[in-house]
Amino acid sequence: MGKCEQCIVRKFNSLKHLSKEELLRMSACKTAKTIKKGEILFEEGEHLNGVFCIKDGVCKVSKMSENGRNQIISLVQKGNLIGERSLVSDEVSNLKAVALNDMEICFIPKEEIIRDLEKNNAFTMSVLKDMANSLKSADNLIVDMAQKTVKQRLAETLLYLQSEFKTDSNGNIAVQLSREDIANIIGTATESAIRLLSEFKKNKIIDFKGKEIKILDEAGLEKIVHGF
Amino acid sequence: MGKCEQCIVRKFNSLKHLSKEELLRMSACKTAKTIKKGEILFEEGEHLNGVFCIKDGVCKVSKMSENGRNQIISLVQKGNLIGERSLVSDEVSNLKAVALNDMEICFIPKEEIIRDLEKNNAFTMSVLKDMANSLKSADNLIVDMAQKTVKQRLAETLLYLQSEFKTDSNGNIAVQLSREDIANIIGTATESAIRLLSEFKKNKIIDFKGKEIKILDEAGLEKIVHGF
DNA sequence: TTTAAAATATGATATATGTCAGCTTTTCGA
DNA sequence: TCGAAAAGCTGACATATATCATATTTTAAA
Repeated sequence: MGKCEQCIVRKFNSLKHLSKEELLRMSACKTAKTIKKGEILFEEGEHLNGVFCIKDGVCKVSKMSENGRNQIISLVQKGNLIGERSLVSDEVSNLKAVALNDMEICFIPKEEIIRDLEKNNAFTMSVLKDMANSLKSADNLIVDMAQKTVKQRLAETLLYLQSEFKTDSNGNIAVQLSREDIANIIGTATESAIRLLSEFKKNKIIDFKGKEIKILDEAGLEKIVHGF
Repeated sequence: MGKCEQCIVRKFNSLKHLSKEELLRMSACKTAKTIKKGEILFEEGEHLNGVFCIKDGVCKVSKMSENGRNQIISLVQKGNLIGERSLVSDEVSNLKAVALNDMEICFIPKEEIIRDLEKNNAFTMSVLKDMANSLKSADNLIVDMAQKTVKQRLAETLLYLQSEFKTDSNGNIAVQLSREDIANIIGTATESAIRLLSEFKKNKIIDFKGKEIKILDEAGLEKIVHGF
């Protein structure tokens, strides 16, 4: 089993603040897992007994609305921790996480994290900062959802996806989402997302073949985001 | 000037975890202020040099969207702290706060809070828990904004306002909001909010005279929230 | 490879909501 | 107390988006 103290992924999240000693203890109690595309990391209402440290892959984090539609709240990729919120507030998860592609993750039991949070203030402060950033993003998303049109949100989402996941060797956005996933990110009907994607393609703002999407006119997308 | 260690308000927020000694130091450096209805606590883009502890009154916390409309993210009332997020992540505020009625607040300088966060782990953990709760609420709001109709959101907001602010001696919701504020909470045009309020009134679900709103049929509102 | 199921695409239509315009009522400062 | 400004209200209309129906393409399983 890999050792946390040698794991490069840790450098990218709050775990970087743990001491050598804490990392050794974590190594001893963590569980490494492979999660296949489409598999569930955790469900809404499930009690999380720890946090996940994502070594590779991407998952979508979503919540079911009462009308039966799924809203994707965020995409979380390698280097990040997931599950701290439920753990900190000691509640069942309000969100569901599903792998978008094959993932490598480490599961760190709750007791270990709580122990570190209580002993290591730098670690706690780092988690606090992460959460403050998440909260800021969430506030922005609330405003977008409430005030922007579906077209603006789609344009914004495409730009976000490219900046977050970069492009592959062909210039396509390096994450594969179904049309339904895209619709669930921007909070619209799948048909509406498809229609707007087609419109963007027709207007030479993007190009796509199946799930491979390429941004042709970044400035054009920016314009749409800002309402022109 | 009042003393923090004798202040009842402190019992309701994270400051309750501070030691006697920390409270004495805080007393010495805090500033008590009166903020009149309509006055601004802080602006979007402003650098906050501390946090506000609300002794009395309510403020609306909002963010301007690019299309020029204001979205109210939350209402914060007595007993709560405000401004921790910007302080923790050491950024300018992404939100604006305006007094909805006359307020009594204490301003606690940044250095003092940071010092306590770094020294007092129980305090940090408490702020972390608060932020985790805010994040959960924000997630729920994202889903509501993306997936619920304006009518559902209005019904939900009315129920929320009553549960958060209770009722006065006449049974009216004990917070006064303009129609525009209500519209800015649910993320719709003022006219739409007015129209739906009238509809609810016509259907005997609520009653109102000006800004005094009374819920007549709570179950009816619940039904609307859930999509019936 | 074949076939069924899922995903994608597009048109027609309904509807919720925004926008604009005009009017009335309330609020508030001089 | 008066008068202007703001807030509240309502109608007419425009439009973005959802919904439903159906066709086509892709994917995955047998």
